[in-house]
Amino acid sequence: MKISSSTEYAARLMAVLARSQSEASVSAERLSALENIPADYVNQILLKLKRAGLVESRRGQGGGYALARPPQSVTLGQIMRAVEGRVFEDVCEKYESGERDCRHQSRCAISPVWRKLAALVESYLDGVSLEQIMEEKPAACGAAAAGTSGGMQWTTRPH
Amino acid sequence: MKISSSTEYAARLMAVLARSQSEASVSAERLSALENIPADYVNQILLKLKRAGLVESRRGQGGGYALARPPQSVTLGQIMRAVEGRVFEDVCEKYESGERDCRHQSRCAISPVWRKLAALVESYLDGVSLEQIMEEKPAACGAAAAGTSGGMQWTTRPH
DNA sequence: TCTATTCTTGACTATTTTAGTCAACTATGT
DNA sequence: ACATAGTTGACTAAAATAGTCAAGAATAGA
Repeated sequence: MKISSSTEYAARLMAVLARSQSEASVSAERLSALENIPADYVNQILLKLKRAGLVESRRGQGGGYALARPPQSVTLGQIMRAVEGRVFEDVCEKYESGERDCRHQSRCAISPVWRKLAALVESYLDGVSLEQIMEEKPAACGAAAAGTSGGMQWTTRPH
Repeated sequence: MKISSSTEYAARLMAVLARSQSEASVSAERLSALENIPADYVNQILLKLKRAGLVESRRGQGGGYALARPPQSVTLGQIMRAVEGRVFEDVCEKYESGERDCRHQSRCAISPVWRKLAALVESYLDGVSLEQIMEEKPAACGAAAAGTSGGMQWTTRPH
């Protein structure tokens, strides 16, 4: 279980755009340089964010991307859905679609657990807004920062 | 984000063993038939569970696998760690290991969020025991069961 | 002891997903 | 018109996952 690089990248790109609201727009190339993400990949991700209505774009000279909505109304859950389609894929989905035979003795006794987990993850990510990320003191990337940081005080908002 | 089939399978195999405590042991072949999982794959998974000390095995005729510990002291978190190595892989791990350049403007402002999420997931899975799964009314596999089920009443135990 | 049973080991292959690339095109400002 | 910059979809490469295989070692029962 992990966060995909698309989601990680999307979150970082959105964070940059949130911090760049004073500027009219930021070009994909500039975002690529700032976040050290392959330019073509940046374009691909931004396009998905645009189609999901999370960012706006302007072509031509001086064009680029900008947040479509205020940072407090954009959540990580929305960002993740924009680039991956869903936050958490239920295991049983593949069985439902007839791909496999779902008959087994423990008849999905565990599936409620996965569903609860999925709900937990979704509600957490839907509770973290871009604004909260902006306010966060950027922690140094590394295990050392995990314990000492003053962050992580966000709570989950049920939906 | 999803649950891998190894973890799903491992959980189901453990559930069967938990329900079969009256029997001395259950063979891999029988487990394979009961849960409709490829026999060789079952062996592979059980071996990991054994190495993690979650199950015991006996060879020869009448041999097979059995729970090494009582169901209430085995959690989904332990099962997942046994087959996958870890529950949640932090995104920044790969950066830490020098694989990539970690310098970017938003200097892991989001990483505390991923860490919090990982902690949430781990503490949830470490709070669900095999015994709880046994008690769960097996829900029919499918979206229909998601809303109506009487399950999902488990709470997270902090660790 | 011989044999069938069943776990053990590690390497191998196939499939799927993820990550990243590319080329051709369209819109816009100067 | 021309340079800048987003748009589109197809393509490839790499990695992770899922599943297979074959040869071996322990054990129970005949």
